[in-house]
Order: sequence, then structure tokens, then C-alpha cells
Amino acid sequence: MSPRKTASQELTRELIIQKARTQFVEKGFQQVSMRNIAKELGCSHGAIYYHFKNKAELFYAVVEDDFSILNNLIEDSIQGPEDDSTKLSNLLLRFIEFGLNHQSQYEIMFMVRNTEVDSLSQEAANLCYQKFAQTVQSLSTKQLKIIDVWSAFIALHGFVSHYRGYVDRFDEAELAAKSHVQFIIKGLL
Amino acid sequence: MSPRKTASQELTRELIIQKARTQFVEKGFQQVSMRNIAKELGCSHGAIYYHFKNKAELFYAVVEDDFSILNNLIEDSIQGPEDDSTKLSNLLLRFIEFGLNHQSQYEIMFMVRNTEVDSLSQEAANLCYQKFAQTVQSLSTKQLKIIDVWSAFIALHGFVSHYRGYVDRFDEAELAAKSHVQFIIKGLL
DNA sequence: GCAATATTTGACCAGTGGTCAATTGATGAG
DNA sequence: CTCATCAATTGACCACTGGTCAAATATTGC
Repeated sequence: MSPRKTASQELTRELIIQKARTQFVEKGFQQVSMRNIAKELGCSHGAIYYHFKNKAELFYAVVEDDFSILNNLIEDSIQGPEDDSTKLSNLLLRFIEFGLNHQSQYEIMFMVRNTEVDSLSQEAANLCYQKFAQTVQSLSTKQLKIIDVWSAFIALHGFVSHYRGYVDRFDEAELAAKSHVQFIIKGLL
Repeated sequence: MSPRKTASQELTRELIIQKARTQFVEKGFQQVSMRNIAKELGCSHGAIYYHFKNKAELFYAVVEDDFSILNNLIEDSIQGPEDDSTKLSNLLLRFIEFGLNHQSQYEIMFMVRNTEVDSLSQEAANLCYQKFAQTVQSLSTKQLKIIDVWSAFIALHGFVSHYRGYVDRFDEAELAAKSHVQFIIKGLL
């Protein structure tokens, strides 16, 4: 009840992010409230606002790491012994896999509009797309049209944003995903 | 201030839908409140709950008409003197056009999850997709794989759900849309 | 030891979706 | 025409939300 907690149980930025993440992954952005997170942390909701400007900023902090996870995932897809064509399929498939196995995060990363996170999240999303585009091009023998790569991305995004909430995990949509990836590759080449 | 309005100014289901629609188209689902609509209608928010079970049901009522607009739009695309290939492009393009010129509606029609509208909206969306699939098939000379038609739809959906909120009207994304449609057709055939 | 500073609290604000007893208009039976 | 019934409307109320901020306390540096 004291207006300042003893040092051992002080609130960390990281501690908040951590608890926010678990709540958030379970319920999604809208369903999680600051008071909810505060209760989980055993502090008042006001305290969170000392560490984060608002809800949007907190959830961008959560999602920041996920952007680098996804970026690594994209980068890593050029590694390995398979031929480029397989690598390309895998890249597209893995994007979908990420999206469907991290639905709450994907929502903020690529779907949420209108909040103040936008500027930050939008920039990270752009960078992520650039990495995607580069990688796709590097896995193709012929020079791809830049706008076709964009269409491929949009088509992937369509898959994730449709199946999100409709399936719980990637596995449940794996067949459709594989087929969709083939569809996209046909359009790409 | 009287607990029942005089007959001439009684609240109609249609009247509510109408005002809800304008608010809704301007601001989107989340930003519109029942109290807001009530204020516009010059009644208390409680009155709306006499006519509609909840917010979701009201907004499904709004969007119900939009489903038939979109259905007609799809049906109409087989009419006209153009050859089937052009008709197909037009169909895809018009879907995007609808989506971007009716963003708030599209949101509820094809994007909102988790509310109780789901059962209703989901069904209407399925029917709409079936009409789409039929029409696409009827515009193709060769027998299309059913899953490819689905991928085409998903890819369209991706375009709309990306550009939604990012552009205001279809025009601003027309070029990209045309290119995306070509991309999809490549995958389809 | 004491003043300055960093944290935390919880009351508070304006707003939300939703419920419901109470009230009043319309309506139809006698 | 009257009066009970029923349909519609109100507004207080509930539990919630994101967000702000003065006050109170723990920590820190002097």
C-alpha cells in the first residue's frame, strides 16, 4: 500500500513488458486492459503509466522483439542446402507460420491502424517488408518486378489476416497455406 | 423528456440503422458509440437497445445491405460486351474498389472476429465468397482448381485489408490494384 | 542526517456497452 | 368515452475502459 515499493520489488520496464506479453498473447490487444496487467503485476495501473506513455506504446514495446524475430526468420531462409526455389517456398510459408502462431503480435505489427503506435510500428513493418523483398529477389533467378514482390507480400498478408482468429495455430491451416504459397509463386514468376 | 415519444417522432429500426450508418462510415466501428448515435437521433441510448440487442447486431444490420450490394456487383460482372478475360479482371478490381470505398463496412463484413455478429456475418461472407467463386469459374475457359479460386479471394482480401486506413478511396490505390489483379490472374490460370 | 529525486498509489475524469424499473403514449375493448 | 393493457422511452445505474495527477513514500546523493 505504500506509494513507493521497496527496491527489491520495484517495477521494471522489462517486467511490465513480460506480463503484458503473456496477457496480450492470450487475449489480444483490445481484450487486455492496463488495469488487468497491473493486477497481474501486483501494482496499480497508474504505475504502468510512469514507465509507458500509453497502452499503444507498451504494446509496441512488446511487439518490437517480434519484429526482429520475424526479420531473423526471413534472413535465415536463404541459409541451408535446399535449392532457391524450395527456399522461396519456405520463406513464404514461414511468414504465414509466424503470422498464425503469433496472431496477437501480427495484429499490431501489420494490422492495427489509427493509434499512435502507427509511426513506430509502420516503420518497423516497412523495414520488415524491405528485408522480405530483398530476400525474395535474391532467391529468384530472373529479375522480379518490384510490384509483383509487393503483391506477393499482400497475398501472404491476406492469408494471415483471414485465418487469424479462425484457426488457433498454423498447423490447422498448413495445407491451405502450402497451396496458397504455390499460387503466389505462380504469380511471381 | 417524456418516457414515450409522440407517434410522429417514434424511433424506427430503419431510422436507427440510417443514422448509425453515416456515423459508422465516417468513423468506423470502434469509434462510434451507442450514446453517440442516440445523440444524433435525439433519443436516449437505452432506446436503441429496445430495437437492437447490442452494438454488434446493430452494425450487422447496417452491413446487411452492403452484402447484397457486393453480391450484385459480383453478379453484374458477367454482364456486358467485353470478353471473359476482361470481365474477370473487372470482377477482381471491383471487389477491391468496393472494399476500399466502403472500408468501415468491409471491416465488419470480412475482418471483425470475436463478436457475436460472427455467426451472421460469417454466413453472409461465405455466401458472398461462393458467389465470387462461381462467377470466377464461369469466366474462365479452363476448369480452375477450387483452392486456387480461394487463394485469389484471399489475395484480394489482403490488398483491401492492407490499404484500408492507409488510403481513403480506391482511386489512390488504383494502379497498385490493377497490378495486383494481374498478379492474381497469373496465379489463377 | 537531510534534502532532492524517483516511484507508486488511488482518487478522479470522461468515456464505453449494457440493464432495468419506472413512466408515459398509443390502442383496443367495453 | 374510459380505462386497462401494451409498446416505447427514459435516465439512473453497473462494471468497465484509458488516462491524469497530487500526494505520499523509498531511494539516492550530499
